[in-house]
Amino acid sequence: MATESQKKATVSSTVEDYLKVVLKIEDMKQRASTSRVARHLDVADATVTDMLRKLKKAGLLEYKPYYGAALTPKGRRMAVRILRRHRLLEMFLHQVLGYGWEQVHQEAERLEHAVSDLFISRIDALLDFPAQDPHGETIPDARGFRQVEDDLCLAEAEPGSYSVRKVTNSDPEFLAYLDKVGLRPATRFCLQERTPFQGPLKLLPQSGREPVYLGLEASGSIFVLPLKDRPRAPESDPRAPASRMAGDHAGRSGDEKAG
Amino acid sequence: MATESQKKATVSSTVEDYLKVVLKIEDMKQRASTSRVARHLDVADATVTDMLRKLKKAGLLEYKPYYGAALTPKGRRMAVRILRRHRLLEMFLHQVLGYGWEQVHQEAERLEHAVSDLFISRIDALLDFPAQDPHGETIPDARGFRQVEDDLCLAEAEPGSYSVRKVTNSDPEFLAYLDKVGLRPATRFCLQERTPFQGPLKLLPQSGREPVYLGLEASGSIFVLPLKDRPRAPESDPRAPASRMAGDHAGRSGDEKAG
DNA sequence: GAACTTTATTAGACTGGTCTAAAAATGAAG
DNA sequence: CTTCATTTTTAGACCAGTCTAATAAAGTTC
Ligand SMILES: [Mn+2]
Ligand SMILES: [Mn+2]
Ligand SMILES: [Mn+2]
Ligand SMILES: [Mn+2]
Repeated sequence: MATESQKKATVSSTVEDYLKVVLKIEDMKQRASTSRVARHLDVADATVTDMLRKLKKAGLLEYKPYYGAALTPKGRRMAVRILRRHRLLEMFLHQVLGYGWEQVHQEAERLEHAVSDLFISRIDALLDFPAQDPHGETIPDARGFRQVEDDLCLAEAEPGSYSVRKVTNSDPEFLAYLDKVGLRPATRFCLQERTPFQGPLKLLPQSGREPVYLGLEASGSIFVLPLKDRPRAPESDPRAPASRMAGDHAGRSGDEKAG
Repeated sequence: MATESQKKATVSSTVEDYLKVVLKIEDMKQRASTSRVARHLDVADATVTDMLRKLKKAGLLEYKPYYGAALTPKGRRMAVRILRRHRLLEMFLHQVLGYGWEQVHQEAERLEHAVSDLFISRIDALLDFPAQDPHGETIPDARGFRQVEDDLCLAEAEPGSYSVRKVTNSDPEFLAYLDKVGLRPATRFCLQERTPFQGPLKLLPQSGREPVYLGLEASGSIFVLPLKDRPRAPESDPRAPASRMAGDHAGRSGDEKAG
């Protein structure tokens, strides 16, 4: 066993979705507990317990009973791969097939498991290697590197000028609404005021239309980029303005114990 | 139960593949026997017996033990739908993503189950409603109608001038070979002679290169269109030159008993 | 039509993914 | 530290899809 050739290790689409959910939870700096994973996947807790044990046995994550799971480098690699596929597919559906940004997620959720690597590399090239998906989320590159930006959540933003960076919510209704009021990624707006006692936010989208009132709940899934006050070039999307490489490509060994 | 609204009747990708295989066998005017279906799907005979019973119960096919299966109108409708998806996807992969004609089948075999109706209608429009797939097979239209042409199999053709109409073989090696010697759909060639005692066929592709010798086995998957001898416009593909509508859209009732 | 071959069905088992209901561990509060 | 509520695991079941081995029906040959 000298050159330990990396074997295919094909997993089911179910497993891919579990890994992706654990990654998502970890990205939110939360503990990947049984119930949290179950909620994200809409399955029973007992189902998750079973699956986490299986995934642990497969070396895709650490799992401590009554505590939760954490991806291993191998598991993270797989999860990031699916994330990349998902987001590239969303971009493809949006740009090439003319899907609305509220339609892309559902379709990508299935296709991410079905397309080949060739398909992915072809659409990547066709789209000219996009850095973001239609919701403003960063697309991991082919090697699994992820741009990580310090997100400013609109729910915590002070009054001022912003541009929409990303929207982390895939509810079609909600996205269609944002679209209608003019809050798409890369659009600008003014946060005029935060009404007291957890009240709604008053926004003025760039398009100068009516002011928009947004509940705290909703604003929690909108992430923004503060603008250096004086408004400049209109409409160009904000590629990589404040970001660095993440160290989670998980190269050779695995030193991410529970600790 | 007045207006009996047609319900979704979602089936698994496994079921879709079974239906497609039965359709294919019926199209070849053969009896869809247990073992034949099993061979096409590469599963054990016993597995097919089980499944055919299930599909019968679901109203998708007739099944007589020790005899075989025959699609019901409902089953045929579903099978044709998948066939359409498969072929449209192949065309899309070929035309938009630059896949070779020997690469498209495998990918389409998975995607046909995963894409939405919206995806299909978008690529249909993007491709300008193609009538054939990259192998020259007819693509059923959105209503499930199929162009049926009287096929002339190269294995039974007399010496003369022909153009390649379709190739009913998805072995990548074989297709790559045909490509190399210049035998793609819509290309022309001369069948110079049939060597006796089931010997190979001697062909002269239009490109005027070397003569090609083709075994009977191989020529059995190539279907051709006889040319009215005098060569005309070069290269244009032969859309619907001798065809009529098939009556297998299976409209209202089902009168296709075993008989 | 008896014997043999081929084809098909039955029987029984397994895997992956899921569920519900019951039991156990954990954590919060008194 | 005991009690109660919450979270998690265990136990037992189910369904879809598959397999192998054994049996039975159909077809073929003399
Ligand atoms: Mn998405
Ligand atoms: Mn998915
Ligand atoms: Mn094909
Ligand atoms: Mn298929």
